Formats: sequence, C-alpha cells, structure tokens
Amino acid sequence: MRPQRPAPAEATHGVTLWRRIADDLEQAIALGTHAAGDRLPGEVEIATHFGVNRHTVRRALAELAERGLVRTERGSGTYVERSRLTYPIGARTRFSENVGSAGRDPGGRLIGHGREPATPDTAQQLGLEVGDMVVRLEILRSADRVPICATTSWLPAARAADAARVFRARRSITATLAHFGIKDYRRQSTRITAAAADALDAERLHLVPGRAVLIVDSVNVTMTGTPILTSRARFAADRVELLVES
Amino acid sequence: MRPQRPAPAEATHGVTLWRRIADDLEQAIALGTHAAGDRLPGEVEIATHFGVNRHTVRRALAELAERGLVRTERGSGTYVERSRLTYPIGARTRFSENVGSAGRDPGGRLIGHGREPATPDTAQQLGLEVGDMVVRLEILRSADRVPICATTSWLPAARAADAARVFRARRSITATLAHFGIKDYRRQSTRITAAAADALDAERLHLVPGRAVLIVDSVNVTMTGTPILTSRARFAADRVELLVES
DNA sequence: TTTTATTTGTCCGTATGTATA
DNA sequence: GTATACATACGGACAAATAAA
Repeated sequence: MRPQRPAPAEATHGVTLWRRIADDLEQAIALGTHAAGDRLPGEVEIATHFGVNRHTVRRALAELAERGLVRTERGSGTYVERSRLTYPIGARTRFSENVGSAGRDPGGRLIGHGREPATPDTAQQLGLEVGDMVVRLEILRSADRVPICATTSWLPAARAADAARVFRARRSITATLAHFGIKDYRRQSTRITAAAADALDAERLHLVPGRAVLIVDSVNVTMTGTPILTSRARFAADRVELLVES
Repeated sequence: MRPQRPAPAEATHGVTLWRRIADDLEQAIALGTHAAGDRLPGEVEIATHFGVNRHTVRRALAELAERGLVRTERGSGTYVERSRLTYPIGARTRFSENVGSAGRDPGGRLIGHGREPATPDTAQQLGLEVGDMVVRLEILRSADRVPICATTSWLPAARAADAARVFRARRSITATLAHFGIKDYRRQSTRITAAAADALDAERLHLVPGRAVLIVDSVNVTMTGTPILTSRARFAADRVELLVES
C-alpha cells in the first residue's frame, strides 16, 4: 500500500477516505502483499501510514470484515481470511477435480455408511419405489486437510450393493460408480439452500455452531438419463463459494 | 395416514417404526392432507392413531423437523412449514418471472440508492476503472408480501445515470434496463455462499438474527457480452431454494 | 388478570434386537 | 461364542410454554 494524504474534494472524485483505504487494503490483499492468515499492521500503524485517524482505518477494516476479507480479533489484531474455495456447479461437477483445479489437495474419507429403505423423496429422485433398498454413504471431504463439506449420498442397492467397501478402496465417487459399470455420469439438477450449523455440522466440519452451512442437494444420472446417485452435501459456507456459469 | 401396528420383523423390511411414521406423515403433507401452515394432530393423538408410544412419534417428528418439513412449537403444536420458493438460477434468471411462475405474487421496492465510485471488485466485474462512477440500487424483493431477498445492484453511471428514478416508475430491473436501451441481457455467472443474518438482514428480511442468508453475487451482460449490471442478493435461506439445472 | 387445560420438552427407567470387537 | 455398545421402542412423571376459559 502506498501512503496517501487526504486530497482536495475534486481530486477524490467524492470518494470517502475510509473507502479509499478499504480499496487500497483490498488491492494489497488481492496482490498478495498480505497473504492469507497474515496479521495486518495494527490500526494505529495503518492510520499513521495513511496519515488519517485510527477511526477512519477502523471504518475501512469494518467494511472488509463485513465482506469476509479480513477477521478482527480483539486484543490480537486483524487477519487476512483465507479466500473461499471456488466450487463450480455444473453438469460435470466432480469434487476432486473442482478442488484440484483450484490448486488445493482434495481429500475424502468415508465416515459412515448404511443400507436402508428409500424415503419418499429419495425414492422419487432415484426413480425407485418407497421402501426399495438404497445404500447410504457419508463422506467427509476436505481441501488441504481443511474440512469442506459433509456429503450423504444414496445409491440404489440393486446396482451398487457394496458401494461402501468399493469407495473405501477407490476413495472417489467417480471410481466407485465406474466399478459398478457406470463409465460416466452427469449432474442433472442442483438445489441450494442454507441453514445454521448444528452440533453435528460443527463437529464434522470443525466450525462453531451457528455459522452458516450451504446445503446442496444433487441428482446425478447416467448418460442415458437413469438416476444413479443422489446426494446432500453440507458445506462450511465460510470456506466455499459455489460458482454457476451460464 | 392409515393406522399401523408394529408388525413382525419380516413384514417391516427392517424399517424402523419411527421411520415408517415419518414417511407416512411426509406423504400426507406431500399429498396436501396437511397443508402449509396447518397444525398437525398432537403427539398423543398421532401416537394412538398409529398405536405406538408418544416417544416414537416424537422421533418421527424430529426427523421431519430436521428436514424442514415441519416446525414444532412448545405448548402449541407441530405445524407444516411453507415449502421453500424454488428459484431457478440460469442465463435467463429474472426475479419476477421466477416468483410468478411459482404461483406467487412478486414484489419489489426500492429502499435506497446512491451514486458512488466503483470499488476494485465492482470495477472488475463491470469492466470499469476503479473510481469510475456507478449507480447503486437497494431493492427489497418479496413473494406474496413475504420478504425474500435484499438486493444491491450496481450499474455503470455512464449508461444508466438515473436508474433509481426509472426503477421506481417501472418497478422492474428488466424494464429499467430496457429504458436505457438494453433490450435483453443474460446472467453470465453466479457466485453463491452463505452467512448468518446480521441485524440489517434481520430487519429487512424480517427474520431472527443468526438465521442463515444465502449470498448470491451475479454479473449480467448484454447479448453482446458487455457487463451491464452486477448485484449482490441476500436471500432468507428459510424461504428459498436455488435450483441449478444442467 | 388469573386460572386451567392442553401441548411440547426433558428426564427417569426398562426391555429388546443388532451390530461390533 | 461372549461381551459391549448402540439404536429402537415403551412407560411414566414432571416442567415449561401456550392458549383458552
């Protein structure tokens, strides 16, 4: 960041001081001058650097905090938040590919599984009868060892009986489906809503109860259009941003 | 719902009692036997109806409550939740059309506006220089008089100087853009994340602070690809579900 | 405003079947 | 096979919130 003195009104284009400082800090963060996790200089230090009052800096930092770029910790300092993982949603949505192409290390761990009768909505999504058996997989997914989402997936038991065992070996949904003869599949629809994290989310995703989770329901079909997998993922909203391109 | 006695193991397909009751209630809600807003029978009444213990019914209701189908109010009863407004996200996303085709009455009210210099990210999205002037519109949108989202939109001031005045007359973004010669436009990208509602969200969207809000950033371009409008919408997550089809 | 009945929330306990180690 | 842990189901009692008299 470069020092700036409050300039005459016409030179500032009517830009408020705090906004200019916020913009400067935003640029500095975007350019990597302050990396993720870094502690910014103290408020007084920033204030003297720009030649303004500390309260003006506080207003700027409040703006950045509200937008999620920084996080202020009372008695400690202001820290640059890790930028959200951009997670593209589309017909070819694959977790590992998404995380990998963001330059992060994808991980997936089976934390539970079961065999159960389809509930009405699961049955409808998979084109089954209510009560037909389905296999449920609970997978905790991460990027760079940081938990990203907890996914519950359902597959027709008739087509993928021991999906849990296969997933544990292959460590990928795509590879698991391939094992059952599904060479390719596509995401048919995605429904997105959000809720406050409950105790289970907090434990699995390692976040404070009450923080937001994105709830993403998807239906995946084979290339011939047969429903093969439906899932409900709960994302730590702090850490991801879903991207829909059209 | 039809009464059911706990049956021998082989007849239940291994389905637990509470799950079967939950499924039955879910069906009854889906079929409209219990409409949105209706109060379900009391726990004891449901229990005697199914011939089970009250705790078993409670387990079933807890399942439905967790999935957002019902809401229990201590001392009062259990109520069927209004189903979420399905909001399609795509190239042709238009608020009024989305709400209207869901059979609800769309509303939009300008609650604020301003003229300000573009911040770095707004400038980048609109293809402007940092500091170029933009017009900001704050719009509160509703369906059937229930607030759905608060949207902040930015347009290049050079192309849409008095957008606020036009919007107030036309009451639609599409009509406002048409006034400035933009006959058609499409949504280029949508970024979705979530957060807990702050005091401003709570007031505008009429919800309790801490409930989840979906934050939807979009960039809209003319049919020739020129960025014309960027917006950030904050949806009451309780009341909507975003739908992405691919 | 106060009382009373209704309804959900929480806690205690008991018994049984089913996975898991 | 045995022991252990867990989920399911039932029964009862009381507290707390609500709604109606």
